[in-house]
Amino acid sequence: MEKYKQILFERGIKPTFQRIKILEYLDKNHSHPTVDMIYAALYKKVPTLSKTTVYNTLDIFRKYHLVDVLTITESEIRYEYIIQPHHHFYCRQCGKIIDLDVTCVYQEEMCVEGHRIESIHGYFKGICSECLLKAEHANS
Amino acid sequence: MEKYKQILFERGIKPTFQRIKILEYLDKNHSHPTVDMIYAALYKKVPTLSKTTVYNTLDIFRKYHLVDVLTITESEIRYEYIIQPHHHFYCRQCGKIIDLDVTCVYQEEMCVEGHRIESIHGYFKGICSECLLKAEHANS
DNA sequence: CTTGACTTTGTACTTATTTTAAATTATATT
DNA sequence: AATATAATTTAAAATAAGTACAAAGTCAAG
Repeated sequence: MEKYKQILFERGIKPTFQRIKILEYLDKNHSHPTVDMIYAALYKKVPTLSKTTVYNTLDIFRKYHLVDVLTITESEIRYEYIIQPHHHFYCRQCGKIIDLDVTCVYQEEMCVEGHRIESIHGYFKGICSECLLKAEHANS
Repeated sequence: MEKYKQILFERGIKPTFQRIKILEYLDKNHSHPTVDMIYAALYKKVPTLSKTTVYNTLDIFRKYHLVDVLTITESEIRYEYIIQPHHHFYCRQCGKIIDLDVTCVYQEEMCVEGHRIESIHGYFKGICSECLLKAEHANS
């Protein structure tokens, strides 16, 4: 708790109980959760929590570059605690989103074709290694 | 019209009037339109058109790899006629989505970190060259 | 023609997100 | 400590995007 209180305080975000809890959740769960996932998980411990608060808090966190928004899927918006820039892999079999340790050539550049780059999102889709292995076993 | 009828026929999609019109629109407007944009534009010429038809048609086109879905923005789903793989730039100033002529190192590879790649989407965000120029002029 | 499969249409429904306003909590002032 | 002020949280209502489904329309094959 103290750790997250500190992080919020340093960024100039008033460290309320709800905000601390949401930040803690994001730090401890690198599952790229949706608003609902965060809400459902925290509601158990904080039954007064409102979904609006989750929306508001994530908006604030985003404004202060504490979280990033992933639109890798068409139907969901997912959030992640920013640690360092990386790309993502979405497995259409199991639905998991996996952090990739690849960086783009343009990650260090400021520009592409005259446009000023402020952020880059690389979304890879396909079948993850785990699901590939399972399929292999099934065929032998 | 004949051109699009042909394209649909070749892919095994029954070339109905609505489908031809939607495909024609996508080919002639590389603006990465939303469902609403497509609907609004075509409604003028085809007043009986239903929005459900636009959704259905785009789903079919996607299944047959005629169109690709962009989730570069959080609030909108945008569609584009597939010509060749490329990445996209979103300008937060003017809202335009610009095709980039850059290809990823992994574009030719089949794999990243053991996962099988089926598609790659590279989303760059920032300020486009046009808006940068405008801002420069304003400051001089 | 008539049949049957497919397509289109419009309405109703579901669900995610935003808005709004009241209630609560925290902070500052006297 | 009491009161005023501001910020935050909450719940409910409004909005909007997308989906499901049944009815009507289209069209080619027999």
